[in-house]
Amino acid sequence: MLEIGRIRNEKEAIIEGLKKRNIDATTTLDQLIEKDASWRAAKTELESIAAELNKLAKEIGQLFKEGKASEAEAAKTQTSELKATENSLKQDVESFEKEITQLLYTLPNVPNEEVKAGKNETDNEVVFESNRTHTFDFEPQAHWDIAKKHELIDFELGVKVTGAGFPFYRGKGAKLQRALIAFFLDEADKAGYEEFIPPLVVNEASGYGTGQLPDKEGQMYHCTVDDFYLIPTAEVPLTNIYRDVILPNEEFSIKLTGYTPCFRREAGSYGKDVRGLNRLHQFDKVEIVRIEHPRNTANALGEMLDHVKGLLDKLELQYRILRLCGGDTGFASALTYDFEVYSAAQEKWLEVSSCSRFDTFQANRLKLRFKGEDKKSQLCHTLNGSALALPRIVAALLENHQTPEGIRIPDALRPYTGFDFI
RNA sequence: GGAGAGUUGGCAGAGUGGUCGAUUGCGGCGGUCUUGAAAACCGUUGUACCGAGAGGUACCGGGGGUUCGAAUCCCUCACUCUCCGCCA
Repeated sequence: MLEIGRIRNEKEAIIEGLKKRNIDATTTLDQLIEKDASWRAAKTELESIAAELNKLAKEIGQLFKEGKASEAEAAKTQTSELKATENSLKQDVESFEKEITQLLYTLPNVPNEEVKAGKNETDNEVVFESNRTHTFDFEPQAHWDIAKKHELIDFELGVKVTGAGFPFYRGKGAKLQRALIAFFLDEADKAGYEEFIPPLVVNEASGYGTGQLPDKEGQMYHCTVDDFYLIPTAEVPLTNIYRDVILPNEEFSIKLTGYTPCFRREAGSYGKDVRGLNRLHQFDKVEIVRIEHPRNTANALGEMLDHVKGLLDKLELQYRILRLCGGDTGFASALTYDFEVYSAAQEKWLEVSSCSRFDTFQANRLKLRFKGEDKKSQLCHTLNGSALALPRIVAALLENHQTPEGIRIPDALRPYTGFDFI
Protein backbone atom coordinates (compact mmCIF):
# COMPACT_ATOMS: atom_id res chain seq x y z
CA MET A 1 0.00 0.00 0.00
CA LEU A 2 1.34 3.41 -0.94
CA GLU A 3 1.72 5.96 1.84
CA ILE A 4 -0.77 8.79 1.75
CA GLY A 5 1.95 11.31 2.62
CA ARG A 6 3.91 10.26 -0.42
CA ILE A 7 0.85 10.72 -2.61
CA ARG A 8 0.41 14.20 -1.22
CA ASN A 9 4.03 15.14 -1.90
CA GLU A 10 4.98 13.21 -5.01
CA LYS A 11 1.81 13.02 -7.01
CA GLU A 12 3.39 13.72 -10.40
CA ALA A 13 6.22 11.24 -9.88
CA ILE A 14 3.74 8.53 -8.92
CA ILE A 15 1.61 9.21 -11.98
CA GLU A 16 4.70 9.01 -14.20
CA GLY A 17 5.84 5.80 -12.51
CA LEU A 18 2.50 4.06 -12.80
CA LYS A 19 2.35 4.88 -16.50
CA LYS A 20 4.98 2.19 -16.90
CA ARG A 21 2.31 -0.24 -15.74
CA ASN A 22 -0.08 1.27 -18.27
CA ILE A 23 -2.12 2.78 -15.48
CA ASP A 24 -3.36 6.33 -15.46
CA ALA A 25 -3.67 7.09 -11.77
CA THR A 26 -4.46 10.79 -12.14
CA THR A 27 -8.11 10.52 -11.17
CA THR A 28 -7.48 8.19 -8.26
CA LEU A 29 -4.70 10.37 -6.89
CA ASP A 30 -6.81 13.51 -7.22
CA GLN A 31 -9.63 11.81 -5.36
CA LEU A 32 -7.23 10.65 -2.69
CA ILE A 33 -5.73 14.07 -2.18
CA GLU A 34 -9.16 15.63 -1.98
CA LYS A 35 -10.49 13.05 0.45
CA ASP A 36 -7.35 13.29 2.53
CA ALA A 37 -7.84 17.04 2.86
CA SER A 38 -11.48 16.54 3.88
CA TRP A 39 -10.45 13.88 6.33
CA ARG A 40 -7.89 16.11 7.98
CA ALA A 41 -10.32 19.01 8.22
CA ALA A 42 -12.97 16.82 9.82
CA LYS A 43 -10.42 15.23 12.10
CA THR A 44 -9.10 18.56 13.36
CA GLU A 45 -12.61 19.72 14.12
CA LEU A 46 -13.53 16.45 15.79
CA GLU A 47 -10.51 16.64 18.03
CA SER A 48 -11.21 20.16 19.16
CA ILE A 49 -14.77 19.16 20.10
CA ALA A 50 -13.46 16.12 21.92
CA ALA A 51 -11.08 18.38 23.80
CA GLU A 52 -13.96 20.61 24.83
CA LEU A 53 -16.03 17.65 25.99
CA ASN A 54 -13.13 16.32 28.00
CA LYS A 55 -12.74 19.67 29.66
CA LEU A 56 -16.45 19.88 30.51
CA ALA A 57 -16.44 16.36 31.94
CA LYS A 58 -13.62 17.30 34.26
CA GLU A 59 -15.42 20.42 35.38
CA ILE A 60 -18.57 18.44 36.11
CA GLY A 61 -16.59 15.98 38.14
CA GLN A 62 -15.10 18.82 40.11
CA LEU A 63 -18.52 20.34 40.77
CA PHE A 64 -19.90 17.04 42.07
CA LYS A 65 -16.94 16.73 44.35
CA GLU A 66 -17.57 20.18 45.76
CA GLY A 67 -21.21 19.22 46.33
CA LYS A 68 -22.56 21.67 43.78
CA ALA A 69 -24.99 19.15 42.33
CA SER A 70 -27.35 21.60 40.67
CA GLU A 71 -24.54 23.40 38.85
CA ALA A 72 -23.24 20.07 37.72
CA GLU A 73 -26.62 19.08 36.34
CA ALA A 74 -26.77 22.36 34.46
CA ALA A 75 -23.39 21.76 32.94
CA LYS A 76 -24.49 18.31 31.79
CA THR A 77 -27.08 19.80 29.49
CA GLN A 78 -24.35 21.75 27.74
CA THR A 79 -22.69 18.58 26.61
CA SER A 80 -25.56 17.04 24.70
CA GLU A 81 -25.30 19.38 21.73
CA LEU A 82 -21.56 18.96 21.51
CA LYS A 83 -21.97 15.21 21.62
CA ALA A 84 -24.34 15.28 18.68
CA THR A 85 -21.81 17.23 16.63
CA GLU A 86 -19.05 14.90 17.78
CA ASN A 87 -21.00 11.88 16.63
CA SER A 88 -21.68 13.20 13.18
CA LEU A 89 -18.04 14.27 12.76
CA LYS A 90 -16.93 10.87 13.92
CA GLN A 91 -18.97 9.28 11.18
CA ASP A 92 -17.52 11.66 8.60
CA VAL A 93 -13.98 10.88 9.68
CA GLU A 94 -14.64 7.17 9.58
CA SER A 95 -16.21 7.22 6.16
CA PHE A 96 -13.36 9.32 4.74
CA GLU A 97 -10.87 6.87 6.20
CA LYS A 98 -12.69 3.95 4.67
CA GLU A 99 -12.84 5.58 1.25
CA ILE A 100 -9.16 6.49 1.38
CA THR A 101 -8.16 2.96 2.30
CA GLN A 102 -10.32 1.52 -0.45
CA LEU A 103 -8.66 3.78 -3.00
CA LEU A 104 -5.19 3.02 -1.69
CA TYR A 105 -5.82 -0.70 -2.05
CA THR A 106 -6.38 -0.23 -5.77
CA LEU A 107 -2.97 1.35 -6.39
CA PRO A 108 -0.01 -0.92 -7.16
CA ASN A 109 3.55 -0.12 -6.18
CA VAL A 110 5.42 2.51 -8.17
CA PRO A 111 8.01 0.81 -10.38
CA ASN A 112 11.67 1.44 -9.72
CA GLU A 113 13.49 3.71 -12.15
CA GLU A 114 15.18 0.67 -13.69
CA VAL A 115 11.83 -0.75 -14.77
CA LYS A 116 10.92 -0.11 -18.39
CA ALA A 117 7.40 0.54 -19.56
CA GLY A 118 5.75 -2.43 -21.20
CA LYS A 119 2.54 -4.34 -21.63
CA ASN A 120 3.26 -7.94 -20.73
CA GLU A 121 5.91 -10.65 -20.59
CA THR A 122 6.91 -10.04 -24.21
CA ASP A 123 8.36 -6.68 -23.14
CA ASN A 124 10.59 -8.09 -20.39
CA GLU A 125 14.31 -7.56 -20.92
CA VAL A 126 16.86 -10.29 -20.75
CA VAL A 127 19.64 -8.90 -18.56
CA PHE A 128 21.78 -12.00 -18.10
CA GLU A 129 22.30 -15.32 -19.84
CA SER A 130 24.29 -18.20 -18.44
CA ASN A 131 26.93 -19.60 -20.77
CA ARG A 132 25.67 -23.16 -20.57
CA THR A 133 23.55 -24.81 -23.27
CA HIS A 134 22.03 -28.25 -23.35
CA THR A 135 22.43 -30.23 -26.55
CA PHE A 136 21.28 -33.71 -27.39
CA ASP A 137 22.09 -36.18 -30.12
CA PHE A 138 18.71 -37.80 -29.56
CA GLU A 139 15.17 -36.51 -29.18
CA PRO A 140 14.88 -35.35 -25.55
CA GLN A 141 11.77 -36.44 -23.70
CA ALA A 142 9.48 -34.13 -21.76
CA HIS A 143 9.63 -34.48 -17.99
CA TRP A 144 6.14 -35.95 -17.73
CA ASP A 145 7.23 -38.84 -19.92
CA ILE A 146 10.48 -39.28 -18.03
CA ALA A 147 8.67 -39.13 -14.71
CA LYS A 148 6.27 -41.79 -15.84
CA LYS A 149 8.95 -44.05 -17.25
CA HIS A 150 11.03 -43.99 -14.07
CA GLU A 151 8.00 -43.88 -11.73
CA LEU A 152 9.11 -40.60 -10.17
CA ILE A 153 5.84 -38.70 -10.14
CA ASP A 154 2.29 -40.03 -10.29
CA PHE A 155 -0.18 -37.43 -11.44
CA GLU A 156 -3.12 -39.82 -11.82
CA LEU A 157 -2.77 -41.02 -8.27
CA GLY A 158 -2.89 -37.39 -7.14
CA VAL A 159 -6.13 -36.92 -9.06
CA LYS A 160 -7.60 -39.98 -7.38
CA VAL A 161 -6.68 -38.98 -3.87
CA THR A 162 -7.07 -35.23 -4.12
CA GLY A 163 -7.48 -33.69 -7.55
CA ALA A 164 -5.58 -32.27 -10.49
CA GLY A 165 -2.45 -30.37 -9.54
CA PHE A 166 -1.65 -32.47 -6.48
CA PRO A 167 0.86 -35.08 -7.64
CA PHE A 168 2.46 -37.88 -5.70
CA TYR A 169 6.25 -38.07 -5.82
CA ARG A 170 7.55 -41.56 -5.33
CA GLY A 171 10.76 -43.51 -5.03
CA LYS A 172 13.71 -41.59 -6.44
CA GLY A 173 11.30 -38.81 -7.38
CA ALA A 174 10.46 -38.28 -3.70
CA LYS A 175 14.14 -38.52 -2.71
CA LEU A 176 15.03 -35.95 -5.34
CA GLN A 177 12.52 -33.53 -3.80
CA ARG A 178 13.99 -34.07 -0.38
CA ALA A 179 17.52 -33.64 -1.71
CA LEU A 180 16.71 -30.37 -3.44
CA ILE A 181 15.04 -28.94 -0.36
CA ALA A 182 18.02 -29.83 1.82
CA PHE A 183 20.45 -28.48 -0.78
CA PHE A 184 18.62 -25.16 -1.11
CA LEU A 185 18.33 -24.74 2.65
CA ASP A 186 22.02 -25.50 3.17
CA GLU A 187 22.98 -22.98 0.54
CA ALA A 188 20.74 -20.35 2.11
CA ASP A 189 22.26 -21.12 5.49
CA LYS A 190 25.76 -20.62 4.04
CA ALA A 191 24.61 -17.27 2.66
CA GLY A 192 23.56 -16.16 6.13
CA TYR A 193 19.82 -16.74 6.07
CA GLU A 194 18.25 -18.03 9.29
CA GLU A 195 16.09 -21.06 8.72
CA PHE A 196 12.48 -21.20 9.88
CA ILE A 197 9.79 -23.84 9.67
CA PRO A 198 6.68 -21.67 9.69
CA PRO A 199 3.02 -22.58 10.02
CA LEU A 200 1.40 -23.56 6.73
CA VAL A 201 -1.85 -21.79 7.52
CA VAL A 202 -2.14 -18.15 8.50
CA ASN A 203 -4.83 -15.90 9.88
CA GLU A 204 -6.57 -13.07 8.10
CA ALA A 205 -4.31 -10.35 9.49
CA SER A 206 -1.27 -12.02 7.97
CA GLY A 207 -3.03 -12.25 4.63
CA TYR A 208 -3.52 -8.49 4.72
CA GLY A 209 0.04 -7.91 5.93
CA THR A 210 1.69 -9.25 2.81
CA GLY A 211 -1.06 -8.13 0.46
CA GLN A 212 -2.77 -11.38 -0.51
CA LEU A 213 -5.92 -9.94 1.01
CA PRO A 214 -8.23 -8.31 0.23
CA ASP A 215 -7.67 -8.56 -3.52
CA LYS A 216 -6.17 -11.93 -4.26
CA GLU A 217 -8.45 -13.82 -1.95
CA GLY A 218 -9.32 -16.37 -4.61
CA GLN A 219 -5.71 -17.41 -4.97
CA MET A 220 -5.58 -18.92 -1.50
CA TYR A 221 -7.32 -21.96 -0.08
CA HIS A 222 -9.50 -20.80 2.77
CA CYS A 223 -10.39 -22.94 5.78
CA THR A 224 -13.65 -21.20 6.54
CA VAL A 225 -14.44 -23.02 9.77
CA ASP A 226 -11.42 -21.48 11.48
CA ASP A 227 -10.89 -18.59 9.08
CA PHE A 228 -7.37 -19.68 8.20
CA TYR A 229 -5.68 -19.49 4.83
CA LEU A 230 -3.27 -22.03 3.35
CA ILE A 231 -0.10 -20.17 2.49
CA PRO A 232 0.60 -19.55 -1.20
CA THR A 233 4.29 -19.01 -0.34
CA ALA A 234 6.51 -18.97 2.74
CA GLU A 235 6.79 -15.23 2.17
CA VAL A 236 3.49 -14.83 4.02
CA PRO A 237 4.38 -16.37 7.40
CA LEU A 238 8.04 -15.31 7.21
CA THR A 239 7.37 -11.66 6.44
CA ASN A 240 4.53 -11.50 8.96
CA ILE A 241 6.96 -12.38 11.73
CA TYR A 242 7.79 -8.69 11.48
CA ARG A 243 4.25 -7.35 11.34
CA ASP A 244 3.76 -4.52 13.90
CA VAL A 245 7.45 -4.45 14.75
CA ILE A 246 9.62 -1.41 15.34
CA LEU A 247 13.31 -2.26 15.10
CA PRO A 248 15.24 -0.32 17.75
CA ASN A 249 17.93 1.22 15.54
CA GLU A 250 19.28 1.50 12.01
CA GLU A 251 21.70 -1.38 12.34
CA PHE A 252 19.81 -4.30 10.92
CA SER A 253 19.80 -6.60 7.97
CA ILE A 254 17.41 -9.45 8.50
CA LYS A 255 17.73 -12.56 6.36
CA LEU A 256 15.21 -15.37 6.69
CA THR A 257 14.66 -18.57 4.80
CA GLY A 258 12.16 -21.35 5.00
CA TYR A 259 11.02 -24.39 3.13
CA THR A 260 7.27 -24.89 2.84
CA PRO A 261 4.77 -26.47 0.58
CA CYS A 262 2.85 -23.73 -1.22
CA PHE A 263 -0.85 -23.91 -2.03
CA ARG A 264 -2.38 -22.04 -4.93
CA ARG A 265 -5.90 -22.30 -6.22
CA GLU A 266 -4.83 -20.51 -9.37
CA ALA A 267 -7.96 -20.71 -11.50
CA GLY A 268 -8.18 -20.23 -15.22
CA SER A 269 -5.14 -21.93 -16.74
CA TYR A 270 -5.28 -24.97 -18.94
CA GLY A 271 -3.58 -26.73 -21.82
CA LYS A 272 0.09 -27.30 -22.46
CA ASP A 273 1.23 -24.60 -20.02
CA VAL A 274 -0.10 -26.54 -17.09
CA ARG A 275 1.02 -29.98 -18.18
CA GLY A 276 3.18 -32.03 -15.83
CA LEU A 277 4.99 -29.96 -13.23
CA ASN A 278 4.55 -26.64 -14.94
CA ARG A 279 1.70 -25.52 -12.75
CA LEU A 280 0.47 -27.16 -9.58
CA HIS A 281 -1.93 -26.45 -6.74
CA GLN A 282 0.61 -27.72 -4.23
CA PHE A 283 4.33 -27.40 -4.72
CA ASP A 284 7.49 -27.09 -2.65
CA LYS A 285 9.63 -24.00 -2.41
CA VAL A 286 12.49 -22.57 -0.41
CA GLU A 287 11.95 -18.88 0.01
CA ILE A 288 14.38 -16.16 1.07
CA VAL A 289 13.12 -13.00 2.71
CA ARG A 290 15.02 -9.87 3.64
CA ILE A 291 14.20 -6.86 5.73
CA GLU A 292 16.53 -4.01 5.04
CA HIS A 293 17.30 -0.40 5.69
CA PRO A 294 16.28 1.56 2.57
CA ARG A 295 19.91 2.41 1.87
CA ASN A 296 20.78 -1.29 1.55
CA THR A 297 17.90 -2.47 -0.62
CA ALA A 298 19.61 -2.31 -3.99
CA ASN A 299 22.61 -4.14 -2.63
CA ALA A 300 20.41 -6.81 -1.02
CA LEU A 301 18.59 -7.49 -4.26
CA GLY A 302 21.94 -7.91 -6.00
CA GLU A 303 23.01 -10.44 -3.38
CA MET A 304 19.80 -12.36 -3.83
CA LEU A 305 20.33 -12.56 -7.58
CA ASP A 306 23.88 -13.82 -7.04
CA HIS A 307 22.61 -16.41 -4.61
CA VAL A 308 20.06 -17.80 -7.07
CA LYS A 309 22.62 -17.73 -9.87
CA GLY A 310 24.89 -19.82 -7.70
CA LEU A 311 22.16 -22.41 -7.16
CA LEU A 312 21.41 -22.75 -10.86
CA ASP A 313 25.11 -22.96 -11.73
CA LYS A 314 25.59 -25.74 -9.21
CA LEU A 315 22.63 -27.56 -10.70
CA GLU A 316 24.31 -27.14 -14.09
CA LEU A 317 21.26 -25.63 -15.73
CA GLN A 318 21.03 -23.15 -18.55
CA TYR A 319 19.22 -20.07 -17.39
CA ARG A 320 18.63 -16.42 -18.01
CA ILE A 321 17.52 -13.46 -15.94
CA LEU A 322 14.76 -11.11 -16.99
CA ARG A 323 13.98 -7.70 -15.66
CA LEU A 324 10.22 -7.49 -15.74
CA CYS A 325 8.61 -4.57 -17.53
CA GLY A 326 6.03 -2.38 -15.80
CA GLY A 327 3.06 -4.32 -17.10
CA ASP A 328 4.41 -7.66 -15.88
CA THR A 329 5.72 -6.55 -12.49
CA GLY A 330 3.62 -7.82 -9.61
CA PHE A 331 1.20 -5.53 -7.81
CA ALA A 332 3.31 -5.03 -4.68
CA SER A 333 6.72 -5.08 -6.33
CA ALA A 334 8.87 -2.11 -7.29
CA LEU A 335 11.37 -4.18 -9.24
CA THR A 336 11.34 -7.86 -10.11
CA TYR A 337 13.90 -10.15 -11.73
CA ASP A 338 12.70 -13.52 -12.96
CA PHE A 339 14.96 -16.51 -13.43
CA GLU A 340 14.07 -18.89 -16.22
CA VAL A 341 15.65 -22.23 -17.01
CA TYR A 342 15.59 -23.63 -20.49
CA SER A 343 13.61 -26.76 -21.06
CA ALA A 344 15.06 -28.53 -24.05
CA ALA A 345 12.24 -30.98 -24.45
CA GLN A 346 9.46 -28.42 -24.13
CA GLU A 347 11.52 -25.92 -26.10
CA LYS A 348 10.61 -23.13 -23.76
CA TRP A 349 11.82 -21.17 -20.79
CA LEU A 350 10.36 -22.04 -17.38
CA GLU A 351 10.18 -19.50 -14.60
CA VAL A 352 11.90 -20.92 -11.52
CA SER A 353 12.48 -17.88 -9.37
CA SER A 354 11.28 -14.38 -8.90
CA CYS A 355 13.27 -11.90 -6.81
CA SER A 356 11.59 -8.66 -5.90
CA ARG A 357 12.05 -5.56 -3.86
CA PHE A 358 8.88 -4.11 -2.40
CA ASP A 359 10.46 -1.06 -0.81
CA THR A 360 7.94 0.33 1.71
CA PHE A 361 4.85 -1.09 -0.01
CA GLN A 362 4.58 -4.20 2.18
CA ALA A 363 6.13 -2.58 5.23
CA ASN A 364 3.42 0.07 5.20
CA ARG A 365 0.71 -2.53 5.55
CA LEU A 366 2.78 -4.60 7.95
CA LYS A 367 3.62 -1.55 10.06
CA LEU A 368 7.22 -2.69 9.99
CA ARG A 369 9.48 0.17 10.97
CA PHE A 370 12.82 1.07 12.44
CA LYS A 371 13.95 3.91 14.68
CA GLY A 372 16.09 6.41 12.85
CA GLU A 373 18.91 8.36 14.42
CA ASP A 374 16.47 11.20 14.99
CA LYS A 375 14.34 8.76 17.08
CA LYS A 376 11.59 8.91 14.48
CA SER A 377 10.29 5.68 13.06
CA GLN A 378 10.54 5.00 9.34
CA LEU A 379 9.26 2.15 7.22
CA CYS A 380 11.68 -0.67 6.45
CA HIS A 381 12.13 -2.19 3.02
CA THR A 382 11.19 -5.80 2.33
CA LEU A 383 12.46 -8.13 -0.38
CA ASN A 384 11.92 -11.75 -1.21
CA GLY A 385 12.76 -14.38 -3.74
CA SER A 386 12.41 -18.04 -4.47
CA ALA A 387 15.58 -20.02 -3.91
CA LEU A 388 14.13 -22.07 -5.39
CA ALA A 389 10.72 -23.43 -6.45
CA LEU A 390 11.01 -27.16 -6.92
CA PRO A 391 8.65 -28.42 -9.59
CA ARG A 392 10.10 -26.61 -12.56
CA ILE A 393 13.62 -27.23 -11.32
CA VAL A 394 12.79 -30.92 -11.24
CA ALA A 395 11.32 -30.63 -14.73
CA ALA A 396 14.48 -28.89 -15.95
CA LEU A 397 16.79 -31.38 -14.25
CA LEU A 398 14.96 -34.36 -15.73
CA GLU A 399 14.80 -32.88 -19.19
CA ASN A 400 18.21 -31.27 -19.48
CA HIS A 401 20.30 -33.92 -17.76
CA GLN A 402 18.80 -36.91 -19.54
CA THR A 403 21.30 -39.24 -21.16
CA PRO A 404 20.90 -42.59 -22.87
CA GLU A 405 21.97 -44.13 -19.53
CA GLY A 406 19.36 -42.26 -17.52
CA ILE A 407 19.10 -38.94 -15.70
CA ARG A 408 22.43 -37.64 -14.49
CA ILE A 409 22.34 -36.00 -11.06
CA PRO A 410 24.57 -32.89 -10.91
CA ASP A 411 27.63 -33.26 -8.67
CA ALA A 412 26.45 -30.70 -6.15
CA LEU A 413 23.29 -32.68 -5.53
CA ARG A 414 24.78 -36.15 -5.25
CA PRO A 415 25.63 -35.95 -1.55
CA TYR A 416 21.96 -35.20 -0.96
CA THR A 417 20.37 -37.78 -3.25
CA GLY A 418 22.73 -40.61 -2.50
CA PHE A 419 22.50 -41.73 -6.12
CA ASP A 420 24.22 -40.46 -9.30
CA PHE A 421 21.69 -41.52 -11.88
CA ILE A 422 18.02 -42.15 -12.16
C1' G B 1 -15.36 -30.98 23.67
C1' G B 2 -16.41 -29.60 29.41
C1' A B 3 -15.10 -26.36 33.72
C1' G B 4 -12.44 -22.29 35.60
C1' A B 5 -8.90 -18.09 35.49
C1' G B 6 -6.78 -14.40 32.70
C1' U B 7 -5.31 -10.45 28.60
C1' U B 8 -2.53 -3.26 31.40
C1' G B 9 3.65 0.31 28.70
C1' G B 10 10.35 -3.70 26.52
C1' C B 11 9.35 -7.30 30.80
C1' A B 12 7.12 -8.15 35.69
C1' G B 13 2.98 -6.31 38.05
C1' A B 14 -0.66 -2.45 40.75
C1' G B 15 -4.96 -0.10 39.63
C1' U B 16 -13.18 -1.55 40.35
C1' G B 17 -16.24 5.17 37.68
C1' G B 18 -13.36 11.56 37.76
C1' U B 19 -6.90 14.75 39.33
C1' C B 20 -4.89 7.59 35.22
C1' G B 21 -1.20 7.60 29.51
C1' A B 22 -1.73 5.02 33.96
C1' U B 23 1.68 3.36 41.13
C1' U B 24 5.95 0.41 41.65
C1' G B 25 10.01 -2.91 40.37
C1' C B 26 13.31 -4.67 36.52
C1' G B 27 15.47 -3.45 31.98
C1' G B 28 17.08 0.72 28.59
C1' C B 29 19.17 5.70 28.07
C1' G B 30 21.71 10.16 30.35
C1' G B 31 24.34 11.94 34.60
C1' U B 32 27.06 12.03 39.63
C1' C B 33 30.88 9.07 41.92
C1' U B 34 35.29 5.90 39.89
C1' U B 35 41.77 5.13 36.64
C1' G B 36 37.75 1.91 34.49
C1' A B 37 33.68 -1.08 35.83
C1' A B 38 30.15 -2.66 39.48
C1' A B 39 27.26 -0.82 43.45
C1' A B 40 24.75 3.46 45.13
C1' C B 41 22.27 7.94 44.04
C1' C B 42 19.75 11.58 40.60
C1' G B 43 17.15 12.26 36.09
C1' U B 44 14.82 10.15 31.90
C1' U B 45 12.25 6.32 29.18
C1' G B 46 5.29 3.93 24.70
C1' U B 47 2.88 4.43 19.81
C1' A B 48 0.08 6.81 16.16
C1' C B 49 -2.45 10.86 14.34
C1' C B 50 -4.17 16.28 13.89
C1' G B 51 -1.90 21.16 14.24
C1' A B 52 2.72 26.35 11.35
C1' G B 53 3.11 26.36 16.61
C1' A B 54 1.17 26.45 21.38
C1' G B 55 -1.11 22.45 22.03
C1' G B 56 -4.66 18.61 21.19
C1' U B 57 -6.80 13.63 20.09
C1' A B 58 -6.71 8.37 20.33
C1' C B 59 -4.87 3.78 22.30
C1' C B 60 -4.93 -0.55 29.14
C1' G B 61 -6.59 -7.87 23.75
C1' G B 62 -10.55 -6.46 19.26
C1' G B 63 -15.51 -4.48 18.53
C1' G B 64 -19.99 -2.42 20.61
C1' G B 65 -22.83 -0.27 24.81
C1' U B 66 -24.03 2.51 29.62
C1' U B 67 -22.35 7.52 31.59
C1' C B 68 -21.34 14.48 31.71
C1' G B 69 -16.93 11.18 32.52
C1' A B 70 -14.60 4.09 31.52
C1' A B 71 -8.28 0.58 32.25
C1' U B 72 -12.36 0.25 35.92
C1' C B 73 -19.55 -1.34 34.77
C1' C B 74 -22.44 -4.27 30.73
C1' C B 75 -22.56 -7.15 25.95
C1' U B 76 -19.82 -9.66 22.25
C1' C B 77 -15.63 -11.76 19.73
C1' A B 78 -10.56 -13.36 19.73
C1' C B 79 -6.51 -15.20 22.21
C1' U B 80 -3.66 -17.26 26.53
C1' C B 81 -3.25 -20.30 30.87
C1' U B 82 -4.94 -24.33 34.44
C1' C B 83 -7.76 -28.84 35.26
C1' C B 84 -10.69 -32.81 32.88
C1' G B 85 -11.71 -35.42 28.25
C1' C B 86 -9.87 -36.87 23.42
C1' C B 87 -5.52 -37.62 20.49
C1' A B 88 -0.15 -37.78 17.19
